[in-house]
Amino acid sequence: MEPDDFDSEDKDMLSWDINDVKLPQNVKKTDVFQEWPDSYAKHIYSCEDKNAQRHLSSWAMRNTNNHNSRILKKSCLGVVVCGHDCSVEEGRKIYLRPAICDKARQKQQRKCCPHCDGPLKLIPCRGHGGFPVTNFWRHDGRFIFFQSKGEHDHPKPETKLEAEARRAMKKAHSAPSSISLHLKGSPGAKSLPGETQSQGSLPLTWPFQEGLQLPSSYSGHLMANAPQPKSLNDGLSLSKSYGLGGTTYLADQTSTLDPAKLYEKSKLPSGKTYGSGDPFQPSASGVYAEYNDLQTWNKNAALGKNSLSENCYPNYPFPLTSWACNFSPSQNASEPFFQQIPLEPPTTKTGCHPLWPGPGGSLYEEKAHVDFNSYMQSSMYPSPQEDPFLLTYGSHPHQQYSLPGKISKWDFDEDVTPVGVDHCNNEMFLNLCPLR
DNA sequence: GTATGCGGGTCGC
DNA sequence: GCGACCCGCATAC
Repeated sequence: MEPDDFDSEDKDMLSWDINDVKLPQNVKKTDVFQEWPDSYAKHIYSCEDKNAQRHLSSWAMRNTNNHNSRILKKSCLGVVVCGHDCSVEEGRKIYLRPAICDKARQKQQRKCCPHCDGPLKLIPCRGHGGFPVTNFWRHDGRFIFFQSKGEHDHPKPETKLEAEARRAMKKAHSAPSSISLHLKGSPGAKSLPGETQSQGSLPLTWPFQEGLQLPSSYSGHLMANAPQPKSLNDGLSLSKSYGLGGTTYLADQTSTLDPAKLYEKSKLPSGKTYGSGDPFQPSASGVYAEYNDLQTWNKNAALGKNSLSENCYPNYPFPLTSWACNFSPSQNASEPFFQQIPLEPPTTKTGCHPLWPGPGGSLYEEKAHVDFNSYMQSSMYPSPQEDPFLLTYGSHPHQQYSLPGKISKWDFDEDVTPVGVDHCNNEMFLNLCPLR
């Protein structure tokens, strides 16, 4: 749609700025919650939107004091990666979610890479003129206005839900007997389509990855037209109904994540379905090819700038299970953690959407911006059976960043201080090993 | 223990 | 003045 196609009222809906004294109130249609807002996006959510109420984002955003009680400001913490840039199978990388709490983050940085025991490094976000991308939230009238400034210049971290899942697994891990019981007895312990090999050899990874596959539950997309869950985890209940192929893989698997709680949550009333016309429906065609040519790794790919291409990666190397398609819209849980070497989307790479200038462009085109990008964020997820670690990784073209080794976009030796390396044990599961 | 929000305060531009 | 950021505190889960 061209800007000219908007009538003056529509333009009003697009030209506001979070700092405006008066924000539009004649909003005809509120946006569907965006889990991964990026690129100077602006959204108007209903004040009823629970995700918006909670100012959620799958990016690791911390509160920033802007001395303005009317506008909540948050800045991106970036992503935690392996200091050794290790890769698991097929170039997948580890992208952890930085702890939001300063204290917890410092603690987190003393941990080691779950895969190679190397040091963990925090890749700071500098997508906004060298500073972290900032998100602004403002409640006004019946709406919640959201504005993002900057383009994330780093991979997507695991989602909040995944991080929570890991914590849950840590607990579970500390009570192995409990886990084994659930593996045997819970519905989620059933063998799932297409997943066989790895689980047998690495039993513990199974529940773990299940946890990671937890739908980015609170993913707004999923919640779009459905009653909002009471909590982030409630979103789990939606994973099932959102599927295209009807697989209950994810929902069922979540049951083993946190034996006690998650299973129950997975059974929360759901039944929410989305109309076929829902633009946020996951795309079954969302597949991508593995890509190892680091030379062609570029910001575009790295940033995974939302483009239509994100929904379609025809050379996806893994057998796509239905779940892989089903939960793409939320970029759910299967996302970060281990991501794959970036792939140049098959279509013209748009650093940002056509109507949208890049960071270097005139920000004030921004005022007429409609964040179509966000509407194209759906992505695909790799098959879990590939590798017990693959859980999350690779999902998204958008996040097919890699830490390109020597030519890494992030110069670890520069200003990203390697965190101390505690001698971590050899447990293969991220923070499954009791983090010290 | 961690996430989140608030607000005082500092610092650099 | 503005924006980024540090810190402490309170609250919730």
